[in-house]
Amino acid sequence: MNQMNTNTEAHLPEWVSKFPLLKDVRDEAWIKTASNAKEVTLPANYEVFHDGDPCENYIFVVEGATRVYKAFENGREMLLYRLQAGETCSLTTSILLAGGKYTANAMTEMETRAVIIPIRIFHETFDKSKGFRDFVCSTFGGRIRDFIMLLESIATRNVDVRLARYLLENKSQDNSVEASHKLLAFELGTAREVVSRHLKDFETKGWVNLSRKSIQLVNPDAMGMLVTGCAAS
Amino acid sequence: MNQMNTNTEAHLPEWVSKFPLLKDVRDEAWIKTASNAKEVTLPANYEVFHDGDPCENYIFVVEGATRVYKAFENGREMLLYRLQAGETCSLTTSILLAGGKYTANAMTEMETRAVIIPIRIFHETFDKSKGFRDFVCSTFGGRIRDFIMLLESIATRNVDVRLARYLLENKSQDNSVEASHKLLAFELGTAREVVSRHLKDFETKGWVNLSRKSIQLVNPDAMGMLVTGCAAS
DNA sequence: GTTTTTATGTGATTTCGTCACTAACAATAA
DNA sequence: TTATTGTTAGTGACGAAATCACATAAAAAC
Repeated sequence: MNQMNTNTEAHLPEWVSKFPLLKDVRDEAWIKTASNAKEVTLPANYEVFHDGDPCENYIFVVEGATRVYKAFENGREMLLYRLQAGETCSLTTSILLAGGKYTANAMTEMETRAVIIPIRIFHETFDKSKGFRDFVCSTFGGRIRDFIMLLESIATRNVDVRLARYLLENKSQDNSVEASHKLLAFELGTAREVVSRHLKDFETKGWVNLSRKSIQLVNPDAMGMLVTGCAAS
Repeated sequence: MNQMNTNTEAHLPEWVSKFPLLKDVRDEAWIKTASNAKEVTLPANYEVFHDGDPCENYIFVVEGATRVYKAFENGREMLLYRLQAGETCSLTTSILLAGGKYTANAMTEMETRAVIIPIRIFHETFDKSKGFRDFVCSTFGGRIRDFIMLLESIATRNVDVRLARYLLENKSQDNSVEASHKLLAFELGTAREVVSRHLKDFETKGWVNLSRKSIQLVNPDAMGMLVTGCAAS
């Protein structure tokens, strides 16, 4: 059909390398779409989309981080998931595949580089390129599992366990977590006061030292016991 | 490519008519898959799949009803969604597209007729038939929205409102709902005692009459006011 | 008719979410 | 430097909900 060499990466832009499942896709439709895709750089705290907006583009996040969250009527916000380098937005995908408007919000947490594909091109490429289609379906399908886990963490409400787990999973090399209580509450889908109280409780138990926007873990083992359910009071 | 007439429904089995988005799909791949698909009839209270099971078939529900729910460690169960005639299972789809095992349970609520397609045939047909692919993606994509709504109903916990809404939406012609408190709790993702107390409260207010496994609505208007937030004490 | 199962009622207790503050700290302007 | 303003954290009070531990009642099975 054409004489172009298909075993070189020269035809694909650099950002594709961030998406392992797409790296080896070499069909014509995908190469064309990828080559023509528009790259945008969004500043930190930029509203990418808002509840009720129509959806106009498929989004590859190349660099940075964006949070996708639902704002409830009562003012609370709940993190649905966080988009990081090498990920795509499931909510966007669902709308492109099934129609409708956005039912949540998205905001960059830092400067974020993304590649966008207009809805029409998305559909064309989805039909023509099996590689792109497999990528979209695979990344999208995995998100249902995440939603069920999120449901579970909300429904079985033991904030102390979830907080301990979060701290252990997000501690830096020096066993500290730099975050405000407000941010932690947002991450865990609970209220700021609840986080404050549990942290105070952890401090009383000698597990952490608290200071402004910083939590120093001094007994991660005890916290691990709480997480795994191995009877730590 | 072939001389077969493509404007007759004679080649498609009857059950396809339950799926509006598939009714007009006439490509060869889909006709072959649909014609060879196996139809099964499951008794009531039959466990269709269980948390941890591998996924072996795509499922069309032709007749009946099946609940898909998550069982948490603490013994509580939460309804994720209910499969009814003309629907397909999103969790199954997600596993077929993205891999993995089931992360929830499914059980028939009544005798249920279903058509199943083995995983290999599913993938073949998904690649070859645009019509089938559009159907799968469209039904699947819509479920994310449902999950977000479910999240919202759990996170903003006003069980009285949700209970009233449920009763209004599910009442029969004679304004009654035949269901146990346990079932209602399951539907609403709350605890049985909470439902009992709210129903008792509704009865005290003169909104309902309670008897075993039956709730007679005597003042649906007041309950509607509660649901819409128009200040009913 | 008795036993067993299922459905419902209720009090006590704990955890959470919300409200209404206060206090501590940081950044900036005057 | 001081004053102002905004952000972060601490805390008591209260209500809603979840859980536990029962008691009671109706239906179903024997």
